[in-house]
Order: sequence, then C-alpha cells, then structure tokens
Amino acid sequence: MVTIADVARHAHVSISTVSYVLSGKRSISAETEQRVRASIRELGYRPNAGARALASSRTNVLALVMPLRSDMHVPVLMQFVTGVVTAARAHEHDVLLLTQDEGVEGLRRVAGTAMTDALIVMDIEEDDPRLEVLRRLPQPSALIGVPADPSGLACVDLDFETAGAVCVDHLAGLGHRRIGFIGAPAQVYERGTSFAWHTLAGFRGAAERHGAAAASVACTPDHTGVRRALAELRAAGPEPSGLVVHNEDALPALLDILGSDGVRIPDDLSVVAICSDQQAESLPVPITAVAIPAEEIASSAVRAVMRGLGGEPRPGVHLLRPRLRVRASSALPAAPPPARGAPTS
Amino acid sequence: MVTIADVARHAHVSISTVSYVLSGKRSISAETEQRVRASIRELGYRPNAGARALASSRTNVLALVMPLRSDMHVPVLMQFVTGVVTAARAHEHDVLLLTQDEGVEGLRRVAGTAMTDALIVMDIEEDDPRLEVLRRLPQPSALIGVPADPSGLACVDLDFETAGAVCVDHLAGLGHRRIGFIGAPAQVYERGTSFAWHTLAGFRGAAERHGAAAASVACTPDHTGVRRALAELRAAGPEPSGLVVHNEDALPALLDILGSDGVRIPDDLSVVAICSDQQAESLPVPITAVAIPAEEIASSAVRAVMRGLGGEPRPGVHLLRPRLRVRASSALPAAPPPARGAPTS
DNA sequence: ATGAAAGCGCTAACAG
DNA sequence: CTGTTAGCGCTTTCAT
Repeated sequence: MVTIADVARHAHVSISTVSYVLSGKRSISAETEQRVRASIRELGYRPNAGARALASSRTNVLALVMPLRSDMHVPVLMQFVTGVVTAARAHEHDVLLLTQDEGVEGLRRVAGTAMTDALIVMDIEEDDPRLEVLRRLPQPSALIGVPADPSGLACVDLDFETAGAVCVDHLAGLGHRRIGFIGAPAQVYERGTSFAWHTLAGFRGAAERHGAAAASVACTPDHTGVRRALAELRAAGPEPSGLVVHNEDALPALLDILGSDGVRIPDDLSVVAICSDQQAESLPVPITAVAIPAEEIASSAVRAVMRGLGGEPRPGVHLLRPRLRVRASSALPAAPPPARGAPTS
Repeated sequence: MVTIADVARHAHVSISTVSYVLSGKRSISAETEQRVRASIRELGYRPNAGARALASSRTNVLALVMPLRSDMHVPVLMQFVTGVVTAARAHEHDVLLLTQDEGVEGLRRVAGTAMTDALIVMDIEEDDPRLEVLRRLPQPSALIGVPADPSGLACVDLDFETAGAVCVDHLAGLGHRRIGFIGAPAQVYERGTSFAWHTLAGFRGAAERHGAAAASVACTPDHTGVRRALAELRAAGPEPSGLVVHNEDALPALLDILGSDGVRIPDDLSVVAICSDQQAESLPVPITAVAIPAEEIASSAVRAVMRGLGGEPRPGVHLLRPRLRVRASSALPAAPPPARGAPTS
C-alpha cells in the first residue's frame, strides 16, 4: 500500500508538503507541486480514508436514511436516493445508506461512531421520534419531508399543500364544481405521513375557496381498492366531474377501471394527479399532473447539510414550488354549470 | 467525545482490556467485563470508526454499486438495495452506495482509499469493463448478475436461462405449440445485459426441445411499444396461443391492450411472466410467473463477500433455482392440437 | 515556502 | 487474565 510517506520520499519533500498539496491549505511553489503530483500519479497514491477521518474529524461521508416500505411510489423514492448520491458526489462526499428500520438507534450509531459528517432522513412522519435525536446530534442533518414541528431542523420538500391546491385551481378554472380526491392508502394517513396530510389540506382549502363540492377517500393501488374508492366517492356526494389523484400507484388501475366502465377522459371526467412525469406520460391518457421534483429536493437537502458543515447551519423549511403540467386528461366539464351573475355574451 | 481511554479510566482497567471486551478476542474475567460494560453504558461510549479502520484495516463497510437507470423493474432494483443493506447489517456492516456512472474509477476510489472491506456490483453486463478491476482488487467482491467470463469472480443471480425454459415448459405442458416471447427494450439486449440474453436463450432452447414454434421480440413498456411488439410477433409467424413476458414494466400495458382488443386471458391467450410476485398479483388477471428472489440474491451476495473477508474467497457462479407460481393467466390452449400418437381415451 | 513532530482513537503484538 | 506500547496514515500546529 502506498502511503503519504512513500510519496514524500519519492518527491523529496516532507510529508506535510504532500498533505498540503492535496488540501491546498497553504501555498506551494509551482515546481514542488508539480513534483509531488507527479509522484502521486506515478505511485498511484490514494489517501487512506480512515486515517484522514481520524486526523481531521471529517469522513466525507453522509448518511442517508431510506424507508424500507415507502409511502411513496418506489421509482420516485429511487430518484431521491440516486439524487442524493449524485449531489453528494458533486460535493466530494460518499453516501452511507441506512434503512428506516434501524430507527433512532441507527442514527445514534452512525453519528456516534463518527462514520458520517451529516445525515439526510427521508419519509418523515408528523411526529417522528428521530427528530429529537437529530436536533441533538453534533452533525448537521436535513429532512426530506416536513414534520409537525420542524423547529431547529432543516427540511426540504415539495410544497404539497400548494400542490393539492394547484390541482383544484386547475380544475376549478376549467369550470369543475364537483371534485373528488383519491389519496394514499388509509395507513399512510394513520401513520401521520406529512406529505399526505398536507396535500389533502391543500385540496380541501382550495375546494372551499372555489366553493366546489369536495369529497376525499383513501385508496389502495389494486383494482379492488380503486373500485371501492370510486364507490365511496359517489356515496359521499354528487358525482364528481373532476378527480385529483394523489396515489401514483393507483393510477393504472384507475384508468383501467374508468376505461372499462365507459368513462371517457377527459370528456366525462377530468383527472389531475400528483405523480412523476414518467407515470403521467406512460398511461393510456397522458395525465395533467404536478410532478415531484425528486432530484431537486435531493440536491437541496445535500446543499443544506453542506451549509451545515460549512458552519452556517440555517435550519428552516424549504418548500419547492409545485408546477402543474397540463396534459390530455383535463378539460372543461361535460355540462358546465350556468354562469351565475356572469355577463351574458 | 468519549474515548476508549475514558472508559478504561472509569472502569479502572487498561485500554486494551476495554478493546478486548468489545472484540471478544481474548478472555476477560466476568467481573472485569461487567465493570467495563457498565462504564461503556454509563459514559455512552462508541468506538470511533475511523480510528478502528486505521488500526485494524477493517472498515465494516461494504460498497454497493447500483445502476442509475436500471434494465430491471425499479421496485425489484430497490429490493436488491434494501436486501443488501439488511443482510449487511446482519453481518455488522454498513453499506456505501455508489452509482454505476462512477464506473471503474468509482471502484478504484472506494477500494483504493480503503473506505470499504468488500464490494457488491449490480447490473453486470456480458463484457463489463469493471470486471478486470474487481479481479485485481485486494478486497473481495460479488456480482449480482453473471458476465460472459465469470472466472475469478463470485457471481449470484437467478438462473434466468432456466427461468425462461421453465416458462416454456409450463406452457408446452399445457399443450401450447405456438409461443411468443416479449422481452426487454432493444437497448437492453444491445448493451449485452446478461440476464436478458440468458432468459432468451432459455426460452429458445426449451421451445426447440418441445418442438414449439417460437418467436421473440424486444419491447418498450409503453402502449405504443407493446402494440408494436404484438404486431411484430404476429408478423413473425403463426398467432401464438401462449406468451412469455420478460418485461415487468410492459405487463400493465400488455394486459390493457389485450383486454381492449377483446383477447381473454387465459381463454384466448395464456400469459406467463418473469416478474415480481407483487406485480403478478396486482394486475387485473393474476399472472403465472417466475419471481425474481431479490432478497435471496442480495443476501447470497453479501454472504459471498463475507466469506471472502473470512479468507475463503470461493469465487464461482451461484444460480438460484427459478420457481414458477401458477396463477390465473395460464391454461390449456383454446383449440388444443390433436394428440399425435397418444393413446386414445 | 517548507519541514518536524505531536497527536487523532484504536488494535494487536508483546510482556507479564 | 491483564497491562504497556508501538504503530495504523494522515492533518495540523509550531518552527524556521
């Protein structure tokens, strides 16, 4: 194994000079630097990570805690993970992957053994037991998701509340007055998953603002679940002319069922979703949707912890603005309600 | 920060005693051990990972190289990743996650800086440039997937060749004599992805053995791609009565299209797939399928590198036996061919 | 602009 | 059964 001492000897300089060439923390004469770099290349030297970590208290590793069974669509989860890895690499960091099931102890372990410089935690629940641990850790951290009390923590997420509202705004703007919401499976809400509740809140608030009749149901992604959800929606009030779907996995079954029931999209029913662009565009009818900007969220979270490592912790909630992309699944309602008090044309 | 010296002082023993209590590498009197453990707990001591790595040349970390854009179904990829993390944790190891795009240099980096004790590489291509690097690395490694020349490497995978054959066997056993194969997108084959070719080879071999007419087509997972694939299949020969699908992502569109074309499954067409159980069971018709045992493969790969760390490198190819699960999508062909030379009943 | 040397916290001989 | 100590390879003062 080639050590820094080998390089120093080979380049006829001291060990510290080699170290400083690598870190750039003090000026080196051009000539010396050339010689050192040549030796490094020639010998194929790579600094030992453990020794570095021990001497500098910096590992250049950040930990990412990933859910085992996700409340979100798995491909989107994957995008978060690869997004974090890619962003971390751009900051000269590697990523240590932990799973949710290690819980609080997992955080304590990697932080306490100094395996990591910082932590990023996904799939945050409203009242997550890990929050208190993160607040007390010496390492900076960032959450992907926003808990009930984000004080003292850096959080990044899509603004799901606005996302829910934007979907309603779009439908209401087209003239829809009866709007249904098809959400995640019931357990997701029971668990207090933050983004699910925020979306629902945004949906309800916007529906109220627009004076639209709104009903919402939970939904499992299989055919049976979707049928049940649609039935519940009908039972809850007047037949909706527009649907907001916050359940990416249920979309294929939903379109399948509507199709075989003879419901045409968007002629008979408009559908707006919160889902990946990929999903929105691979379905039989391209779906008007707010996408989840996973890469952006991931890189923003990495930036947050990097700032923390740089000494400017700046906790706070950073919400990304939702962007609705209009596709073929939304249009004017079949029988637009008479314009009340509108100027006659 | 609490160090081993603090613990030693607190327990009135030497540093080495604390170290040995933790490692169990020499016998300690029960009384001393109790005292040391009590001090560890009381002080909340956690050994510093960097110091450990430096002194012992063991990081207790293994690197996992994950594809960025996978040839496989993303949820299955995810299962591999979580499977590796879970198995690694069971062996007291953490997982450093790298992405494919770091290529050969990524392997050299984590291995050369001694960040990791071992490596697991996914999504291996027939002639992967990383293989030569892995063979030369001092750290043990395991591949998930089997390249053209696996010599000197530990490889784990489902036996895709047999999987392809098993699907044909099942259909042929039911009496099907015209069998189509719907595969992955064309680029997957062009790229030389090993499991795709192996499956196809198994399919072809078995069809030949059974004397069945067989045609195969590549397929993208969208509706257009599936329609095109079906058309190609028809153009290639007689209308198949059975289909083997090795493209999990295309299954929903396939069933959708067949459904709207009035093709009933399994009455008019039997469908057998190689896909996750989850997918097989969430479609409108439960699909007879060979599942990819991702967790098993992952834990087998972890076991392989752990053996390597234990000094018994044992390279070689370990193929898991495919298991076909019969569901509703396969049945006797509509018009069974007359039994030639079979005893009349 | 460069060098010498004191640690960083731990493991594992070596010595009883 | 336990203690002493020499490194592991690097970063970072402190000197010059």
